[in-house]
Amino acid sequence: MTVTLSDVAREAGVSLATASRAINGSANRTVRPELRERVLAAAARLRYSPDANAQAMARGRTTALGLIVHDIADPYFSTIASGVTAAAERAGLVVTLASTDRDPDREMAFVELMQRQRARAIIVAGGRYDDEAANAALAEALVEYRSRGGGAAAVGQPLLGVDTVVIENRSATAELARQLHGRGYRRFAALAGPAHHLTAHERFDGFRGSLAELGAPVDPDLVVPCAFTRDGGYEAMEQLIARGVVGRRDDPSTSVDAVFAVNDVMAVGAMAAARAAGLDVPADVAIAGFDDIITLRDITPSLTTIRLPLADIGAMVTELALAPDNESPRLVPVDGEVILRDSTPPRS
Amino acid sequence: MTVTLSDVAREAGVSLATASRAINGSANRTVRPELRERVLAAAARLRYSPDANAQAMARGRTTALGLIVHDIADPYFSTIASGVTAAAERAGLVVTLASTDRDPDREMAFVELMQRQRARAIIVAGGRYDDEAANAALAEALVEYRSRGGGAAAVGQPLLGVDTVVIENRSATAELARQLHGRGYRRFAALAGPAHHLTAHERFDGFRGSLAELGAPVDPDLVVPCAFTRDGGYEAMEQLIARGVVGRRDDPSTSVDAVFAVNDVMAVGAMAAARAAGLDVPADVAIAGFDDIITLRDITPSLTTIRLPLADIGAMVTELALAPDNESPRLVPVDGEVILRDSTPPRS
DNA sequence: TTGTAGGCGTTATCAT
DNA sequence: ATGATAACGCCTACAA
Repeated sequence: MTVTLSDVAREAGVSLATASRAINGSANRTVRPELRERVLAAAARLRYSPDANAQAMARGRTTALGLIVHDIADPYFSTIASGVTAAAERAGLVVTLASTDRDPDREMAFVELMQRQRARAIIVAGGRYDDEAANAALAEALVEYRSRGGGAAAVGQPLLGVDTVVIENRSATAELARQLHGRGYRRFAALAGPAHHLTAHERFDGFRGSLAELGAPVDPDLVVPCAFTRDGGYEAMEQLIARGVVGRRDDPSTSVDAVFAVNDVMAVGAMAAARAAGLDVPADVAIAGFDDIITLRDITPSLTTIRLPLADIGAMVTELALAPDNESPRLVPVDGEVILRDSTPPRS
Repeated sequence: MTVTLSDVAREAGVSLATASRAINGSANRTVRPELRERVLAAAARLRYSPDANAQAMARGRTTALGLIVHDIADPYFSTIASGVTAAAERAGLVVTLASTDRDPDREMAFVELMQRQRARAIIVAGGRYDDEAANAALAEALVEYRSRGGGAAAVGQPLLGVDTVVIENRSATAELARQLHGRGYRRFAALAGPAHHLTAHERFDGFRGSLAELGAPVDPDLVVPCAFTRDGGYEAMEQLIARGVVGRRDDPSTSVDAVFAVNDVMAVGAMAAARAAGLDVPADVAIAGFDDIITLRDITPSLTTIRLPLADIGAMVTELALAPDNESPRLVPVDGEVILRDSTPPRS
């Protein structure tokens, strides 16, 4: 049914070997132009399409690159993914995508799957949870994978024992805190995200540490754990408002002048909650986020946040994953850039 | 170096065939439990990992599903992609992703690539351009692919000759127009998107048609072509404002009371332009979009738009692509749902 | 139930 | 420069 290289060879009146050489122009390209033409013509005539699987088997290497993200619908990950696909295309590789919804079992299963596919490398994108067992298991799976010749790299925290593009959450939020302090804010509340979410934790931690140094420590009572989502931010903010710590600026019982949410969508949720409560942002309360989600750049008031070069990060992690094997995991730090906007105006 | 099934067989003291049957539990699972155990144990001991490429070759079928999107970083496509990956996982398939940036050549190249990989099916997501040649070429490539046993499906316009989840842009915007008319709007302008962008065209066309029927035809002068992006919306709106057709409500020269942008990010850009010009939305001008981008649901004023079940669409198109071959391309229409919000309040 | 052997489509090592 | 011919790792009639 399907036309094989043998068919092409026969049609061109040459041997299988010659046909192979003519078509892929292998290492020692030793095939007379004339024959070469004949083979190519035959291939075209027969609409020959090389079987990548057969090639992979014969060559002993594939052209696949595995990419694991928590949720491809999340703009954070889809932007990284776009960087990865671009870099992969440049490298002549094909990206196999898995959206695991943060399920450790599915992550493991996908690594296993990529191992079977003999993929060239695996990229794990996205912050980890504070789950020793799960991280260790995944790390081990990656060690195994690498021991069999695959490449591996991650973006987020350097917890997997592989080359990692490390997102410098702490220093970024520390700088954000300094700049907000510089704009006159002193009494902060934080929408801190889920308890075991390391990225959330790091972001808040940098923020808190910096403020402590500046002599404006965050009151632990004003740190609200919540989901890493828009609704999480909304509910956490509602709670602060219900407790009366966030309210009208002229209300003496109000004790918070700025709220830091560990990501943009939470910040937006918080804004919505504030508005729903009849508060004005930033007049009554300032709000800052993290990520600088593109589609959110036009919200009103414009949101102070931290920008990460996500597409570049995708390209970088691809380079790492594809780089020749090396000893100690390389760590490539990436800084966020503080973007001050209208949601945190200088406070007078 | 790598351990093969033969190694496992030897280790277990059985034949290659038995090892194969024990491990993949093939069709007629005829292997004594005892032996089966021994093989599995040996496999585990040796850390055997089946070679998917070899299996694919021997079995004559792969487990790959190709997905082509215009831009994976775009929430529209990443949400569809999440639906596809979920459905593919259920079907035991692996998704190979290509983000082609609307480049016909890259689309063709990817189809070709998937052909070589002997992928089970190809999904083409995203509206087409009004480019006969490019569409015809892609359609032909897909015909070729299908003639070789692959499945194919698309989402958007039914122009590729394959099963398609057809986005009913026209009827959705027609309904939007009716509802806006019902809210009292009469003088519309439209940010129509790029000239040859079929999705943009359909959306505007449904809108215009409906208004014509209602006796409130859109003045051609108030239809502004522009890029399908936030900046496109911004600039087009700037232009309307500069021309004086959009302005303060109490300004008698203002002739537009509502602006329809063919997608949400353009609508947001338009809002930004209006604000930059000192106008109030919706007091001075109402604005509506299309897509109901999740991250935009909290903008102020909340945006009237049309919601598409993108993740479901991803799942549906996967079903289509995987369905047993059939004759005439099946077309599955999907309607958008009009969501009226604050950006287009009842006009008094 | 288990084993033997041929085949899947290429590549690559040898001679020639 | 070209052509046989082993691999590559697995599946699956077919035979035993």
